[in-house]
Amino acid sequence: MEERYVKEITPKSQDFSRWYIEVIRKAELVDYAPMKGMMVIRPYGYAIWEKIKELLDRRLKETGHVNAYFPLFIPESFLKKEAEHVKGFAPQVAWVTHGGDEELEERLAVRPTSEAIICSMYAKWIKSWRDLPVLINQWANIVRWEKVTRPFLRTTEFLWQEGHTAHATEEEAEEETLRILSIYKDFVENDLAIPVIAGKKTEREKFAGALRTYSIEALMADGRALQAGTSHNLGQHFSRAFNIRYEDKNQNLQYVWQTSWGVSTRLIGAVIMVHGDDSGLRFPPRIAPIQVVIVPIPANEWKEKIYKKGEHIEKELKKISVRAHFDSREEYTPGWKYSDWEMRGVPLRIEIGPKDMEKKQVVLVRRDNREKIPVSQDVLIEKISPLLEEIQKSLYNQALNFLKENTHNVNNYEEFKEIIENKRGFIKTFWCGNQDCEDKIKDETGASIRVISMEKEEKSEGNCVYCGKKAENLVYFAKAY
RNA sequence: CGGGACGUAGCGCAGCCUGGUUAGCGCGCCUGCCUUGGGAGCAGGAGGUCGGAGGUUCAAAUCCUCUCGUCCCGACCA
Repeated sequence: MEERYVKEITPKSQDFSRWYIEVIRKAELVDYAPMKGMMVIRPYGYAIWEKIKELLDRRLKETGHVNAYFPLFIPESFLKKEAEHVKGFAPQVAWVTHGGDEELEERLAVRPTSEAIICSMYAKWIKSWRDLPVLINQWANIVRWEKVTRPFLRTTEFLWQEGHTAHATEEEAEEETLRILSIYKDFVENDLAIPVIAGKKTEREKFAGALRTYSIEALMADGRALQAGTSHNLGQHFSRAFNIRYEDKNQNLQYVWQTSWGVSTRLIGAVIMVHGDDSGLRFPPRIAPIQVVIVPIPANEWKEKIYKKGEHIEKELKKISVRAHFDSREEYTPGWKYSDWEMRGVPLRIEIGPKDMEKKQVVLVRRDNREKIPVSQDVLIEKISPLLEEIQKSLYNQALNFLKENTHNVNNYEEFKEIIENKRGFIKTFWCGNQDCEDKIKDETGASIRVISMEKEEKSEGNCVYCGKKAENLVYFAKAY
């Protein structure tokens, strides 16, 4: 039995929801704002978002996307132009009705997503085939009036990125949709160390106004799935509604083919729920706000030397772009600091005490497995980066094993119900494609189809887990956040 | 939005059922001394309009009504 060092939080294994709430507040990632469903992202939490932005933005720019910024408000008439879209979002829209004391002639929606306002601009900007493709992304805030909220996972206001592209052909739009899906998958798996299942959404689950929606789905430690990113092929639904046309090489007017796609601050919730343990957070090194914390263990005659050494190590690590922090606080004992930084998820700790000074070494302690590694001070700096990469991989592998262990191949409904009830996780099975079966399974078990698999399976045909009819869709079911 | 639970110091709670001086406790916080290899010790100190608004009463943290917020379980959504 592993000794439990951090005693301030409810163990994750004991009460997952409570653990989540306690850890995000004690680690100072967020605090509740005085309005329902709203949160303050505190500096330590916002640092994660900044890393996510930096790493994903780089990938988007590498693939030709550029950033822009569109207005927060959307005139009601614009929002109403695409019928399915407005129907999907109407219940969640916050409205501005007054400017000062004066009532507005037309209500303004606080954007629940920006298709409407962006498409209205694209209609002005796009005239010729030479203008295409348009590959614009924006980092923005969004408001959706939610009934049930949880910090990071579902809040009334949240931060995200939303890409909106326009293309000459349907093929190009589909290519873009899938390219983004693979960028998301690559980013989430490599930088956030979270393995995901990528696939297509069913009609029931797709984005309001999309032709097709794809998503990546991650499995949380409590066995529920979390949609971690979505990419939509909008077809010509919006270009027809907003009249976005270009003249092609043959001088024919054509409607553009569009995509939109996004990931949000919800990803932070995923990182917490996938990697966290009984002692608190465990951040993957690539996004950890602090990657290495240096804790001195002062003893009277050594104190000055130890502090100097600690500061020196911090400086050297920063030189090689390691996010290092020397914890010079004198009011806390080393043991207290260990627990504190473990709760806050710092991937690697360096301890320096009198015994280490005598041996000209330090002790490294990994957050992922708590392994203690004595290292000579001479070679310390060069050891750090490879070790951080190893921790990154180790966290990914732990999450991957969990995903594998909790993905159940099932082909009868009784077993399906039993697993959803007791074990949760993903259920991989066949579905006939009929929405009745999908609805009934949802009603009876609470599980929904997260995605239709895109893997090239040998066995591409089976029987629907619900009705038993011939089925071609291999799908992943789960209870979802 | 339905069902349940809860709101008392920064955090965790007791007090409420059965109304009655100055509302307690642990941790944290501040000052000083002393300590520091897994959440140290001693001494002193600060901190509360009991979520908010009404009402009942001579008197309300306590009883009643409304309201705001949080958590859990469902239905809806990133």
